[in-house]
Amino acid sequence: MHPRGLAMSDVAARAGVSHQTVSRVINGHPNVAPHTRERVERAIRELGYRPNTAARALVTGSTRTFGFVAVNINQYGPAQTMVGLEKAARAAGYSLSVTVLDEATADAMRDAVDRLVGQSVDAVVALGTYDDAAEALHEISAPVPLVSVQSGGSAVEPAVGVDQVAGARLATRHLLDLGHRTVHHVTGPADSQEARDRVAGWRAELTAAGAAVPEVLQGDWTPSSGHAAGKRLAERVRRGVDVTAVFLANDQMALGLLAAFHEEGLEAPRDVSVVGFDDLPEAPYFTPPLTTVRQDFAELGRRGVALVLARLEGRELHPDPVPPRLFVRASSGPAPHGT
Amino acid sequence: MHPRGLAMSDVAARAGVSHQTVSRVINGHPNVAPHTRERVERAIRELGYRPNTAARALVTGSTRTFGFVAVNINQYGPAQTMVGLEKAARAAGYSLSVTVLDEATADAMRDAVDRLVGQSVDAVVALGTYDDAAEALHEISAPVPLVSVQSGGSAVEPAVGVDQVAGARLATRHLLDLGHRTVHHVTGPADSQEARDRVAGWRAELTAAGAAVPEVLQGDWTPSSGHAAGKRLAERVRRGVDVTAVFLANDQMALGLLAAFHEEGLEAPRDVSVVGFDDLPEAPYFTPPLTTVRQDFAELGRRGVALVLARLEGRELHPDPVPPRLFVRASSGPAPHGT
DNA sequence: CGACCCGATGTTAGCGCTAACAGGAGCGGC
DNA sequence: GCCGCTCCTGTTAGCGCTAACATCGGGTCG
Repeated sequence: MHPRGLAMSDVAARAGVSHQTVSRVINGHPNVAPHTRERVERAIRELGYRPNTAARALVTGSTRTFGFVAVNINQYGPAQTMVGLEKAARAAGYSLSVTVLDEATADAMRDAVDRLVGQSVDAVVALGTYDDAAEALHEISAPVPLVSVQSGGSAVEPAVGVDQVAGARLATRHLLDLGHRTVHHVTGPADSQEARDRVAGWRAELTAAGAAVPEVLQGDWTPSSGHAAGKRLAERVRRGVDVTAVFLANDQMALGLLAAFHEEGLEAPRDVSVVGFDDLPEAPYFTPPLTTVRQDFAELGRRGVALVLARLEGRELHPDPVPPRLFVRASSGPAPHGT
Repeated sequence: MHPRGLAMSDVAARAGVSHQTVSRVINGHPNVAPHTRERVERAIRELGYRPNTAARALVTGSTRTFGFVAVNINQYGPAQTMVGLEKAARAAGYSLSVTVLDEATADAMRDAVDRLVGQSVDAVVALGTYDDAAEALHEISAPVPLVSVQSGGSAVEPAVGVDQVAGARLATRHLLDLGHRTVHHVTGPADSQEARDRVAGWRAELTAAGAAVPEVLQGDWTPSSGHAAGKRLAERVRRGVDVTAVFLANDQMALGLLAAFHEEGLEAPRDVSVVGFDDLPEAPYFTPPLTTVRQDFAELGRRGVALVLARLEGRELHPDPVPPRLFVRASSGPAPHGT
């Protein structure tokens, strides 16, 4: 198709040295005379030479590429995680090969990892939020390091994540501090470790405060499920149940819930306080602006890459979970007086 | 680190043939006796052999990888486009190496393409929404095909995109059909071709209908800029200007605008009808549910990959733009009677 | 029945690079 | 003044694979 690009020998010829000297210059080896190095560098520049990665990978056994696998990469969290990883990887001289899972099953995960390994990536980073997929990760014996990101605490393989439990506690405590007697919770899909961790944090905080632990409402991350949960909660309110505060496992569901409340004539924070999780860029513009918990995805990416690099060097590394932060906005306020 | 994996010769030894025969089986060449083929396949399975991509790339000159460059990949559109491309590429036996631009400048674009080319990708797909970046694409003489996606009509290099003009006309016509005398518009960043195409479509439809073309309000895709535009429009309404319908260049800004209207006591569609662009998963749960234009990103990905493959084979191909669709929800309604 | 052909397989030569070793020039020490 | 050391550079041998050519056996055809 194209004239097979330049080779090292072309540069060598131009600089009047052997191709090995060119290789030494490129790889920054010591013991090259400054004068020679300069000549070689000039030849490289003049020719616009670029080393062939395939040849280099063949001999070194490293492609300097990480694979990244995720489900729902179009959602805010996963997308941000990918961006964070890409930046961190780039900074470390690696690139990211991305694969999207069509469904969060063990088979799909195995396939994806397989494909990446087939591409000879140096390591695989998987977003291990879903049980099936995470389980597959444990079984897979890839010939390369396999680390998981955001898979919750109980991971068998090396992992980093944002501290979901702490985040949920932050949200719950905030509502309790406002004087609410208890806090209701809308969770994510049952097979999501992240969702379960948020439930755990919420429950722990309620228990620690001696508050009642209401029944959890099931959601699935979608605004539509939040809407359904909102309808159910509104019904409880109508029946006189003490519902003054809701914490939802993500912002999208919070949006759905706010819409449902609005339809039912309930307003936040007047009637019910609402807190989400993620801090979508849209959250400050919800009606009302949403109080929520933000995760630091850039930091997550950095720690993920640090973990991979450690594994690559055979070092053990047990990174701390990334701490989340609460952003208080108008959707949460003091408990209504009459309660 | 790991025992250097299996090589073709190991399989060959086990199957009792030459490594070349193994190669033939793997690459599906004809002229291999069925019996031999089967024995080789068994050996491959038993050993769990996987061909070394680097070696293959070295000799064939193809890595079977596309590079993808984008700014704002964390936004809905770009993320969806990436997902669409990845699926289509995967279906064609290619993988995607992703790079995120920190800023939409020509330099950043050049760097990114350079890095990808340095990785020996077979082709580069760039999200060419921003002028600077798109301009860089024209100048870059990459040694591989370079196609752009979503870069508007005027592209010099091969490109596919959703028909932004048609989408904007759809939205505008919808509002005119509802009886609005004219439609106001909040645009995206000035250096975005997509944004300008939407302006063009809006203007064309107004002109065709003989409606007045109001001054465009400047936005930058963010909810915050939509909020600001909402404030400005509310002010106009207060001054008695005829503002009964607004079309915004994306849903995020529409959200901001709805929030601002709400603060000002204006409600959609009672006072003003609002239409967005993108159809975020959240859009049906805005208050009120948002009428908007949806782009088919899966189709965009497919056509993008088809375009790349065509270039790779030296074929010319001028794919049609992908048609968008209007989704009518509660945020748009008939013009108020009193006007 | 010998020339020919074709399908199935093996052999050889590189793809462009790095690692390991070889060699040669310069220099200090005794 | 010769040994041995340190730099610098060149030579050689693969990494694992595919393409091109060589080979060989068996069938076809005149």
